[in-house]
Amino acid sequence: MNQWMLRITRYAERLLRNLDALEWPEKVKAMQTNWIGRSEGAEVTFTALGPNGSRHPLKIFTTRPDTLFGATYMVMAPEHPLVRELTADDRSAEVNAYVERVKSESDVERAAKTEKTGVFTGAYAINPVNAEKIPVWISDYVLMAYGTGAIMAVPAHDERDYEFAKKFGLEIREVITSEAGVATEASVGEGTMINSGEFTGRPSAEGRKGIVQWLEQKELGRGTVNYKLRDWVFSRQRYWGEPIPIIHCEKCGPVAVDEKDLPVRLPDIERYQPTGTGESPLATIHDWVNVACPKCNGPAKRETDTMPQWAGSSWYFLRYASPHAKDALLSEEGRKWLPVDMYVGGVEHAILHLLYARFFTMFLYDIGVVGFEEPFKRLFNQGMITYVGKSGKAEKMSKSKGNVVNPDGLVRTFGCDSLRMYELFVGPPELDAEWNEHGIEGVHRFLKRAWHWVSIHNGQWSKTPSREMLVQRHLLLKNVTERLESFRMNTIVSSFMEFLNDVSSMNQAPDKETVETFLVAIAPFAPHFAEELWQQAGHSTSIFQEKWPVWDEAYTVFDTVTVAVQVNGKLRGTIVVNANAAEDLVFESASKDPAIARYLDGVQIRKKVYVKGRILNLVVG
RNA sequence: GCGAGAGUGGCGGAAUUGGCAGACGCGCUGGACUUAGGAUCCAGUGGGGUAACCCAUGAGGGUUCGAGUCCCUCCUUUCGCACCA
Repeated sequence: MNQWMLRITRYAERLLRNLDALEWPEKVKAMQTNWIGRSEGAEVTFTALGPNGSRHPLKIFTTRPDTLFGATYMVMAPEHPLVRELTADDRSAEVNAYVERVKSESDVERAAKTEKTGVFTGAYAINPVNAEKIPVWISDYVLMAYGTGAIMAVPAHDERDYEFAKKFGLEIREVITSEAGVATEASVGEGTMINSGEFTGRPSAEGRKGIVQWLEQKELGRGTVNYKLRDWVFSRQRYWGEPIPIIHCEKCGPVAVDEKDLPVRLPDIERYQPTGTGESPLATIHDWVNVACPKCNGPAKRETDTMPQWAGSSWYFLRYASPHAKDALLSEEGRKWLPVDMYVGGVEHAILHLLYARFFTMFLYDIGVVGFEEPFKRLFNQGMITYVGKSGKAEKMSKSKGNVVNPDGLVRTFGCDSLRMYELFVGPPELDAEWNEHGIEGVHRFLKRAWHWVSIHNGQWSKTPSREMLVQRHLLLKNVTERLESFRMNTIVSSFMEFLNDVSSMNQAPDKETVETFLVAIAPFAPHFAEELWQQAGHSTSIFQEKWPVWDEAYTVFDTVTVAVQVNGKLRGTIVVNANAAEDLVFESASKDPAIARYLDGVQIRKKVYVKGRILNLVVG
């Protein structure tokens, strides 16, 4: 089956390199790095000898060219195209049987195998560095999809080769020195090269480069970089997906649909189930499939494969910024909003969606459609709410697990503002949390008390608020704003509670601005609550039209501070001093405090450490 | 095996990033108001001790005047990758 693929591997290096500058969770960066799987090494050409004396170049990839002299056999993937040609007649029955067996196994079965298997092909290959003849085996521990699908096996310095060699009695030749040697297991670290011809005596890291140079001079190999990332199969044999805009012409072959005819739309059809023949359901819609070739106008057929679901999700966010642009993907106005400043989503998208979206954006950058390579500057992964279901342990909520909690009851009892704030209050948003509704009453009580506080002062505002009232207002706003920026939602809820505790214990009427600042600040967290009280305060426009208020630092720094006083690192008391007081004054004040003074009696003060406004530590002895 | 997190009261979690551990809330205890309390309000609440004090952030070391925070060695746990040569 012919399928369309996107050459994402072309972007492997950039997709990897750009990760550094992104403000993303390390975990996600690590997952993408791992998925791209860059490894530096060399491609080396061995010469395989066929049964009738034929010679075939057999390329391998290795990250350890410095161990080339330790290669004692080679292994090809069972699917390797040379297997047939290299297999000796007397080995073919066994080889074919092995190939068939591997073919019948699923990837999962193949990966789950614990013990190495393989068969000898009967063929030999010549090691280019020492002209030695070594046996060629096939085994499923070599994957056709990675590197060249064949390896040189260096059992002394590779764990997998070691296991294989032990099992099949193949030679293990040590070529890098190590403390432990290779008697019981492979030694995979660096060392000094031995048994390595002219390279003997060189440190392995350096010899690695030397051997690559040597191979390049002799045209037997070259330094190269390999990636685990593979090209992206972009075809689906389904109805629901964007049709791939290609027309197959008998004469011209595959021809791209003219830009003026884009996008190709799905035809309206009655049956969109899979055909069962492996062909797309679109293939049976003759009116749609049969078209004229854009090049020669001759009879031609549309491509009937469609794009995967990933396609749209790879660029939708660009379109969100300019949904009405007719002639361009992105309007001038839309450009102002992009790239996305903060992208919030589950960690399940760490690799596929986020890698594909980066790839699309990078491509669009290259063809000049967007002005940035990276779509999402910041990424935030929220945690999951888990709950104990049938399995008896906390799991992600899902219908199939039968552990879904319906919020309707809570909304009815406490209101959706309480529920919303409680969900934020449960814990840091990036962590998983086990659902438990015992705490919602606390949030509900807070909202009721806040409602009461605002209501009883409605219209009775103080015209001359006390400084402490203003301090509370500015402190609240500072806390909420800063914690919002750093996504510490649970502590924002605490800030509101602390504010209310403080202002209500003052027994003073607040000023109008303090109340309104409180309402505007809480509006994103308890929208109905805030809007209702806002209207009651006499506003005819929505609270959501308001600007986010600003705070004045003058009210969030204090003239006097409480300084903790330690003696030998142990807290012995606190004193209140002027925030700018010099160390001498603070010490003087501390030594007058009876709770502290008793520890200073009759001892010598060796050292004083004063951290301004925070702590005074006296070292005595 | 490799990689990234997490471990703090009875519970969820704070801690200005090296400076008063336990903010805020739940729960619990006592009290007030009440015919009543699964409402509301007030007070208390890490452990030990009559007390002065002592002990305490998974365990053990270290650095420092000072460590939940930094370093080393472990333990437990969650997630991701896993024959990638």
